[in-house]
Amino acid sequence: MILSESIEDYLKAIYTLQEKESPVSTSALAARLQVAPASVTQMLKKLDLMKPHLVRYKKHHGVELTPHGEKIAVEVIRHHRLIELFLQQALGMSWDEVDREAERLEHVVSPHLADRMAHVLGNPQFDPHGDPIPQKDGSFPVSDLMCLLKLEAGQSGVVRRVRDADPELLRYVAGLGIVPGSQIHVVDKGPFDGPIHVRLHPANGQEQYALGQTVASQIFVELVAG
Amino acid sequence: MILSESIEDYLKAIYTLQEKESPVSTSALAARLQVAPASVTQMLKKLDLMKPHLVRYKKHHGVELTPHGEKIAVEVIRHHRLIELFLQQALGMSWDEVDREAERLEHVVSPHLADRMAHVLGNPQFDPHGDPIPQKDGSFPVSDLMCLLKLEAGQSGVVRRVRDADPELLRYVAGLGIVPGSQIHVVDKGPFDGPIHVRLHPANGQEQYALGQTVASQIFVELVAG
DNA sequence: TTCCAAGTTTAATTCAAGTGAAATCGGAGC
DNA sequence: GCTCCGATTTCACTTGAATTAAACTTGGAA
Repeated sequence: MILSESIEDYLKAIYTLQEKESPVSTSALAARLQVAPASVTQMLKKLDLMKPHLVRYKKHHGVELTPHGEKIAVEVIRHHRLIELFLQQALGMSWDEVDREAERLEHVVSPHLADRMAHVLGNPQFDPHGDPIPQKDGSFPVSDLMCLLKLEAGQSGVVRRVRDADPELLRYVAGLGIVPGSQIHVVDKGPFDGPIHVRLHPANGQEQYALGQTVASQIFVELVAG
Repeated sequence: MILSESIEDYLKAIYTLQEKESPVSTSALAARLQVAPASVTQMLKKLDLMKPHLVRYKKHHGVELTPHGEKIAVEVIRHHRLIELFLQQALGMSWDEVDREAERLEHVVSPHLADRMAHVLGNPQFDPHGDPIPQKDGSFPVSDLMCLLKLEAGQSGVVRRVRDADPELLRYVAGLGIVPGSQIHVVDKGPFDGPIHVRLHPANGQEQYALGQTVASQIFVELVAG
């Protein structure tokens, strides 16, 4: 069965939105995919009627993926993240440009090619942004990360994941030296959701940065003593 | 300017057919692209009217690519061949499966990614089938190959190129041990376009094969003494 | 019970590509 | 120059995917 790019994007969007609210509302999808709510309704009706049942859709009550739909969503995500990592590792592309490229490639890469990439990369568990790469059986590697926002003053962590919503933001934090693997120490936290003052470890010249909420919310760390 | 896959396929087809006859006829294109002649006429009119002038089309007199159209065709071909070689070299995919994969990837790979692949491969000149890979400036590496059909009995050559029109054929000749790099000796040639009897060198058990016209016409060699 | 934001329906539109059948062109041969 | 046939173009549609604006329901909070 061959699915259009658009359908794959809908399934992927439903999958990610499901983590926050399930079932997923029409308007949430419309906002995420940048289309009119009417377009979403049309597509959901279509998906619900497809030969292999991809979603469960009840009028006025949102959608959920069926196991089959979820399988496809996870496969697309797997392709996306493998491609990102591959472009970075094997082709030396930079951290912030791989997402755009992967967005187009994910829909045309065959499962076989994806497996070849995974093999060459040594069946990796995380992509360049630290996002978990689903395995071929659909399972996700587990990791116990904490959002930088949640750290208290005095705590330290190793950066494991930086969400890839905005390439600008990626370039900004990378410019500060914050990439997966770097160790961060929270020096201070402003009150009332104020900025978070962090220092990189090992400190290169005692540089200290004040990160806003938006930036800090995209960074996830593994806690370490220190 | 973003061109559809279909347009890129038309330009590529015109480019390759131009080597044989120029201007290229509507029916030749229709046959190559497996569409009705009427569809070709429609598309040619559209291409002739496009903002950047891609083709020169005169009713009832065929098409030719403009320099601009040729540039795009060559770029698509460059992508295709780089992808083929990359899939084989870097990902260990087999000789006969890379073409199908490249056919889809060629349209979504960015020029930058193509350059990265070329770099990693050491700016190669020929793809796995021996087809020349256009350089970034559009120039083709030159090589002085001879079609196996043209060899006389007693002559030898090193296989440099096997056209990739048909994966079945590729698998067949690869099964015989005929791949780029292998040395071939023409033992005998049947009269009246009969089969060509060849032996591989170094001969493994004196195996001798009779190749038909169709097969031999797809194989190109570099002459060697012997 | 009312009311309105969220969601759905309707009736289109747009765009890209393709088709069969009928009309037409142009060059080879008389 | 004329005729004719195959190649080509025109015409009028079809398909298919994706989208929309505007009018309409609906579910559930107050």
